[in-house]
Parts: sequence; structure tokens; C-alpha cells
Amino acid sequence: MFDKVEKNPDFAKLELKVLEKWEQNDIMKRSMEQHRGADKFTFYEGPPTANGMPHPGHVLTRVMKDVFLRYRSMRGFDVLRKAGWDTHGLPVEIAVEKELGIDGKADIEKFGVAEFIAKCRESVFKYEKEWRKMTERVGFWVDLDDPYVTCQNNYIESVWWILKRYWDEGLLYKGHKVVPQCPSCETAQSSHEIAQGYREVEDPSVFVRMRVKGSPDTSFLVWTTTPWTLISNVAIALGAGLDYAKVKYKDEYLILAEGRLPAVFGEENYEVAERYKGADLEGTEYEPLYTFCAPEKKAHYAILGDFVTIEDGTGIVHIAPAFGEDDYQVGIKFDLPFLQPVDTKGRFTSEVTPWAGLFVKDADAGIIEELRERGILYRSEGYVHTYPFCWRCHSPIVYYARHSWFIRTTAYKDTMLEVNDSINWIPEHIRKGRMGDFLENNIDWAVSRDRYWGTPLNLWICEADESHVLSVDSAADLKAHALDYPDGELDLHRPYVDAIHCKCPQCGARMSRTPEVIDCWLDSGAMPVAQWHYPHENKDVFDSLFPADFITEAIDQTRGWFYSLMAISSFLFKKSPFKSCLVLGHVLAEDGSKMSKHLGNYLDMDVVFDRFGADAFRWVFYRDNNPWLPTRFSERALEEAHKNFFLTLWNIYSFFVIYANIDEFEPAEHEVGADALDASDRWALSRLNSAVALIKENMDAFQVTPAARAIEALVDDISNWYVRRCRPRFWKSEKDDDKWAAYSTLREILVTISKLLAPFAPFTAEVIYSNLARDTKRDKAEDSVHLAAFPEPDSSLINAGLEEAMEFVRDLCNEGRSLRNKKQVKVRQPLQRIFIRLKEGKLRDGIAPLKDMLTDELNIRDIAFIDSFDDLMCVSLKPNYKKLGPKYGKDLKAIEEYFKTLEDHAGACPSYFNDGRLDVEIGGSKFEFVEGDLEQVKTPSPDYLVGETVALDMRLTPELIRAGRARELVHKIQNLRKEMDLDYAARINIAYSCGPDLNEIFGDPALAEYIMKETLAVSLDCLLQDADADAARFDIDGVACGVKLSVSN
RNA sequence: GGGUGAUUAGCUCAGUUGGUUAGAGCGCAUCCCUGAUAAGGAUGAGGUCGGUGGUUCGACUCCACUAUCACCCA
Repeated sequence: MFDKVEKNPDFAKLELKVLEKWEQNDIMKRSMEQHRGADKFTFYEGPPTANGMPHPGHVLTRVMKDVFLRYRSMRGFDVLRKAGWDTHGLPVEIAVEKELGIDGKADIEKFGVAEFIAKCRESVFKYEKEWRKMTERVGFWVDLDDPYVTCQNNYIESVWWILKRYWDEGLLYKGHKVVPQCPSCETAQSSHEIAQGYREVEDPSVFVRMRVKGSPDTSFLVWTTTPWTLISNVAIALGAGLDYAKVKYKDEYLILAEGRLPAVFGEENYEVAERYKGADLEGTEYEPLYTFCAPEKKAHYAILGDFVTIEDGTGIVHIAPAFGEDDYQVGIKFDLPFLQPVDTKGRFTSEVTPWAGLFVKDADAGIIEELRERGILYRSEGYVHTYPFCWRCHSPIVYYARHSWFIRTTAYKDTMLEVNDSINWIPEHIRKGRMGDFLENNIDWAVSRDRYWGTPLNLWICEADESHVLSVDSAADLKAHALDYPDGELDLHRPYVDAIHCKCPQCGARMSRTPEVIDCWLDSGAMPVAQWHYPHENKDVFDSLFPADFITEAIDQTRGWFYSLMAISSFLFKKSPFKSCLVLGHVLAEDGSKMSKHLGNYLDMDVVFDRFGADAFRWVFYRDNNPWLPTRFSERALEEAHKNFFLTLWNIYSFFVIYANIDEFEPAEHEVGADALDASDRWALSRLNSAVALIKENMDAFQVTPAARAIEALVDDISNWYVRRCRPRFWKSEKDDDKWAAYSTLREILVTISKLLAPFAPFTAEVIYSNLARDTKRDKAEDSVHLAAFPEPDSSLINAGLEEAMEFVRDLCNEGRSLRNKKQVKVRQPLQRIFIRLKEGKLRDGIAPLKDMLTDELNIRDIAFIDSFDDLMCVSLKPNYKKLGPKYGKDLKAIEEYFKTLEDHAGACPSYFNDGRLDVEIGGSKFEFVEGDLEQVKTPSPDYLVGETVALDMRLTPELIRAGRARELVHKIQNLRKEMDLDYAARINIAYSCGPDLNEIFGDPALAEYIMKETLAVSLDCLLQDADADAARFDIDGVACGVKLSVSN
């Protein structure tokens, strides 16, 4: 016996029970341990941060990880599911600042760094409980009890080891990074801070002359909106392919982009003297504007840059590497000097004598005036643009180069490109697109942060000579060099690590740590090694689990985690840290907008879990849309998944259990041989195994959506064809091999579907499997579907010809139904014959074993195969207007009418068909028609309904009519049973009364037996009194009829 | 401003290397079936495949431009 199945289950409740079962039986651990030592399928968890609430987007990544891990696990791979948490970084600090009601680095120092760090550590796991709850509820199996955590000492030591490797290779260096800086708060701002402070303002814009060296009457005309940066000018940039002109203007020559001439000169007179491409001018030197700072390298010449446009200005861009990101990169590329006569408060330093101590933007007016006096200024005007301001104090932001530590990723860019080529990106366009493009334009990785809560940079600088630098790779290494290492274990965070001083290995002087912490992306990118405390421990573990076979995260990680993983592993191991990467699109709100806490435009996850369950939640992500596309997430999608897929599957399951229990079907006891299977069983098993092959193939290629859709299509076919067609086999009274074949087949299908479904909808699959799985010759029942093996396609059961024939039969049924539908002939009315026109003969043999399905489905007695439907058509005649018009003129109307009303053209006008001549009398006049006067038109005979491939014989014999009425009666009586809420198996007595035409039905022994059998009646008698008020009265083809049912004891 | 992706029925999506009449599901309308029954099935309506231009005997498909949306980066 199988457990009774609820008709309309609460999936959420079932899932909670499944969770309990997993917990009690330790299923997750057992599934992980089951294949220990087998081939590994290695997965790396991209660490989420647990200092924010999870939302549906996080569910997507978690279930996408889960489906492949479960799949590989069932395929027999050894799958390790180590969780991880990303814990460091600015967002954590900001959240703590907010919580403490403090703001900025000064406040943090005042509050106390040690106390602040403690708060950060605490806050990191603020939402760990919610994350754990979501993770467990959604069925993501990951080992949350043994995660890697980026802020633990062991982890930091591994990161230090990586940094030391970079240092030893000479790839870690100190440089400058241009950052937006608030001159008043004296801190750099992050991009999201900048984004909220843009305002439209008017700034001065100036056109200045840069005089070409050696030709005092010729100048480059340069435009800028930040006159104060001209003091630090070291070069000018031109577009290589842009057109430039030297124009004569008054008594001098000016060089600028030809396309800007009208905009710059307007109505004024000028003459083009010479034309160049930007490339022709490369290297041209010019006189420096200022000499406050002496450049230590070659400067003041024209270079080429692809960022130069002719949209505004003069097509010549002034370059000051200290004050712009583009400028800085150009400076690196051309090895230009770096002039920064500005302090961190945005004031000119003492060497800029006229404006020393003045805030740079306040110096603009004076600078312009001075340039005018020297005749350098060509023009100055106001320029309206958006400019960032500090969101705290509203001071104008200044772009400013700060000291920063860099990893020279550009040194091994080619390795990264090779690594990128070796990765199986899904979708593929990431390789050449987003990631490839990013790598091609790779710049050195700025890894240091002037903050507190992060992995401290492991560099100690000699106080006697700052070129003496010590890099350590572990606490022990540090201790070995330290002068003041404390007893016991040291927390490797600031401020504790700042307090350690070392002895310089080169000169013996004291060394102090450089104060920076590092970018938390370096933490997460280090996880392949750091999660194992490699190389300090677990070398063999690491070796066996590198690289990962598979990772998946959302697309924003392209430049985040995917990059940091690749950058680090390309350096350390010269190979990719992962083989396949599924890049997920974002989850959007129902209207296609971004989900945001602020707008509250997404469904509460607990509500989703309670109303639809985790499986529906998961299914929507797998089935609706390929995972790399943005997915709109809506209640409607969940409802559709629930109704369309889960309820359909549940109906099959419930149907099976109801009847299997009635018949006391026992899988092991009632196993049947292959010869007991009928055509529909063989079809269903073939269909099943074809689906298994397809699903496996897709899952192996990380194509989750085609796989999910294949399951859905399979379930639909089983429900709406196999079960639908086989119902009578289940409810017939004989317990013969045919019945057991049907039960065995359907159970086998359901158990296999539960295994196929297990990676996708682990809860529903578990419920079905737990109830239906039994030890049989073919299969063994496990404690959980997740301990079972993923189905293998059995090619001996796949019969492509049968599947094709069945497909054809289903098409024929549809066409037959369509024909009946058009003529409003109910299926209840049996018809004598169906004609099937076969274009090719091969299907005839294929459908032979399936023909009962066709006749039964369409309620038709016989099948006839014919080559052509011509015999089912009548040929009628129609006037050829073109010929008859001139011949008969206005009589044509009468002729037209005559042929229209003529019923049997062939019978009435044989001579025309035989030799093309016809004489008729119409309305008293005689007409003569010769060949071509009449057109032959084929129309279906009224006796047939003719379609493309199918035709139906519509002629009804009295016998067919009686049969139709009998079936109509059965239908009515079944409805009465339903209305009376009778048990499926209840036997009834039928009392009827009826008019004469119906008497012959009740009186016909065969029909009466048919009615009794179908309605489970034990008696059928003409006992009903006309006056009986309890009887049901209806009308069969216009004849009154009364019926009364009573339950038989 | 640059890059990437998307745009096909009212909604959510398919559409293989270019090839007859562009397909599903939901919703809608009509009908059917009814011992899976608060289910199920069929039929139908609904499309200038975002727009413009090009290549081709032929374009949803290839190319160019363009519009809108999203993401990433400046």
C-alpha cells in the first residue's frame, strides 16, 4: 500500500516535513559522504556578505548552484559543498558607522579603532540567521557549519602568502591612484557616494595657447574647465586619426581640430594654412606654461590618446596626471612626470608662489587673469556642466592622486587572456564580450584601501630607509621578524597588527607596517587557496580541489569575483581557477525594474515560501528563462509554475496512488515481463528514456532551462496522453497482467520523474519518491531520492519509430477533433469510419498497433487508409463568367442560380463530365454549354468531413444513433452520480422512464449492458413513476427521459 | 560617452547552419470530455518578429544605422 495522497496539497507544509526528514535522517551529510573518493565535481562558493538581508536575487544564485550540485551528486561525483562568507570591506564599516552614529575616519579614530573593529566583526554576521534560514528553506545544500570566513586569521595568512608572492616577484608596488576626494573631509569617496552628489554648476572654461617650441608665432590651442590643473600640465593629447588644422588668425598661427573651427572662431576671420592628422603632430614639443615644479622626466610634448574627441573644446586635451584618471593612465603609459603641488586639503603648496595656500578652485580667477596678462589666454567663458560635490559637506570634489599600492596585473595580462579563453563561459559572449573586453583594457589593480576593517597589507617599511620593505606570509613569519610580538595569539587585524614592529633584515633599523588594508575583492579572489589555509596547511586538499569544475554568480561579478579569482590564479598557477562559469542575469521586479528595498517592489520571500513553496520558487528560475537573461519575478509566474507543472505532476501521482491502493498493487509482487506491456506502455517508456537522455545531455552542458522544460514536456505527455489514454486499464475490474503492466509502467515513470526532478524541485521529488520507491528487480529504494542515482537512459527502451507514430496519431486525433468541432458533432456520437490519407506508406505500419487509440479517442468504428480524398468529394459545376458573359448576357444570372441550386451535379449533367457538352432548359430557355463554358469545382460531399489528412464519414445509421444516445445517457447518469457524491465504487440501481424512441435503447440487451457496466449499475428497470419528484429529467435528442438512481446494498 | 545583452501574440518565452503558412504556455472566446473532476482536452481569435536601410532568388535569422530597456564601466 502507498500512503494516501492529499488531493489539493499545501506544498509549503509538505516541504517543511521534508526538511524535517532530511534533518532527522542526516540526508545532506549522507549524500555528501556517499561518493567520497569518487571523481570530484568541485564547486567554489562565491562568498555572500551576511550583513544585509537576502532577497530573491540571492535565491536565484543559491538555487542555481544547488541544482548542479545535486545533479552531479546523483551522478555519482564526490561533491564538496563548503560555504563561505565575505566579511571585510567598506560597506561593513559604513554600516557600523551608521549604527554608531559616527561619520568618517576622524570619528572612528576618536571612537577607538579596536572598538570599531570589534563592532565590525560583530556586524558581519548580523543577518547570518536570515541567510541560514533562507538557504535551508530553499533547499540549498551547503555546509554552513564549516564555512570559510575571510576575516579569520588562517584566511588572512593565506592572503598574506599571496601578497608576499606578488611582492617577491616585484609585482606589488606603490603608485598613485586618482580618486575623487573631498578637500574638506580629507577623504576619498566611493563611486556610490559621488553618484549622489552631482549638481549642475557653471565653471570657468579657458582656451589657452601652448606655444610650439622654436616657432613663437605658432601655438596649440587647448581647452579646459579646470584652469588650476594647468599648473601641473605635462603633455597634450591629440586623437591619432582626427583632422587638425593650423590656421592663421590675426598675426599668429593656432593648431586645433578642424571640426572645432566653426565652434571656436564663430564669426571671426581665419584661414586654414595647413592640415594634419593627429598622428603627424605626435612628439611636437611646446613651451611649458609654468615652471613652479621642475619635471623630473621628459614633458611638454604632444601624445596620442584614443579618448580625445571633437565634441567640445579644441580636440586637444591638456594632461595633468595627478588630477584625472585618464590623465594618470596616460602618464603611466608615456612615462610622464607627475606634478602634484596640491595638498590633501586641495590647497596649492608653497612652490606655487602666487597662489600658495589657496584652495585650487578659488585660484581659478587669479590664474585666468595672470594667463590673460601673459597673452597665453585665447578666450575664457562660463561652462555649465554637472560636477560632483561632497554629500556630507557640499564642498566641490577634487580629483586627486593618492598613494596606493598596486598589483601589476598588466605584467601578466596575456596569461589572463589565455586563461579567459580556456574557460567555458555560459553564455559564451562573456568570453569575448564583457570579460574579454575588460581584460584587454586591463590596468593595474589598486589593492590598498585607507581604511580599518580589512586584511592588513603585510608590508613593514624600514624607518631608516623606506626602500627597505619586509613582506611576511604568516603570523609565524611576522613573529620571527618582530621586535614586540605579544604572547599568545595575535588578531591579524588593525590596530593590533599595527602595533608590531620588525627589525629590518637589511639594516637592522625598526620597521613599521604601512597603514593600508587591502581590497576585499582580493580576499574573495583568494578563496581557492585561502579556504584551505594553503599553503600553510592542507596542500593535498587544495591540490585535489583546484581548479573548480563549476562556479556561478550574477553578472556583476564579472569585474568582481570572477576577475579577482582569475587575476590571482593566473599569477599563482598560470591557469584558470574554474572550468565552467554560469553567469546569471539579475532578478527584476514584475514591471522589469530593478528590485530595491527602497521601492519595496518585490515579494516578501517568506510569503512566497508559505504560499507557493520553495520548489515553485526554484522552478520559476529554472524553467521560465535562461538563467543568464534578466528574469522578471512575479506572483503570476509562481502561480503558473504551481498550477501548470506541480499540480499536473501531483494529479498523476495522486491518480496512481488512489487506484494502486484500490487494486492493492505491489511493485515487486506484480512485476510483469516485457511481453505484457501494451503499445502505450512501450511508448511511455520510450518517451521517458528519450527525455532522460535529453535532460542529462543538457545538465551536463549546464543548460538548466532546456532540461527543466524537457521535464515539463514529459510530465505533460504522461498526464495528457498516457494517463488519459490508459484510465480504463486502471479502473477495469479484471486484475490481469495488462493492469499490472499499466501500474508498473506508471510507477516506474513517476519514480524516474522524481529522480529527474530531484535536483530541481528537491522537496516534491522527495515526497513522491518516498511514497513510491520500492525494491524491485530493476531498482532499489533509497532512504531519499537524493541518495538515488540519476536515471540513465535505457536505449533498449527507446523506440524512435513508435514515438514518431504516436506523435502522428496524436496529430490525427487533433485533426479529427477539429473536424467534429467545426460541424458541432459531439464525440459522444459514434461515427462509422475515419479515412486517413497517407502521403508516405511507412507510417501505416507504425500506427497499426495504435489504431485503437485513434478510434477510441475520436469514437469511431473503423479506420480506412486511402491515397486520395477525391472519392469523398463531389464535383460541381460553376459558370465560367469570362466565357459565358459575352455568350448569354443577362441570362447568366439564371444560369448561375441553376447550378447553385443543383444538388447532384454529377448525376444531373453526366454529358458534360463525359464529353464536355451539356444542353439544359432553364426557365423555359434552352442553353448549350461546350468545353470550357463551365468550371469544375471540387467540394466535400455532405456525407464526409474532409480535412488535410483525415476525413470522417458522417452518415449515421440507426444503430449509430442508438449507440450515441446510449452514451449520452451514460454521461447524464455519471453526472448524477457525481451530484449525489457517490463513492467511486458504489453500485447503483437505475429506475427510468422514457418515450418510445429511447425504449429501444433500454430494451437492447447490448446497450443496456453497456450502460450498466459504465455506470456500475446492478439493475436498470423501467420503474420510474412519471410523478416521481426526485427523478432527474432530461432530454435526449428531443425525447424526454427520467432517471432515478439509488445506491444498491 | 564606451562596452555587453535584450526587444517575436495582451503577458512569459521558443524559433536549430538564412528556405513553404513564425510556434508553445498563461489569459480570452467557443466547444468537448468527465471515475485525475475546485482537474483535463480541442478549436479559435490575437503577430507589419522595435524601426529604417542593405546583402540575397529568399531575412525573425546576416550586415549597417537607429530607438527603447537592463547591466557594467567612464
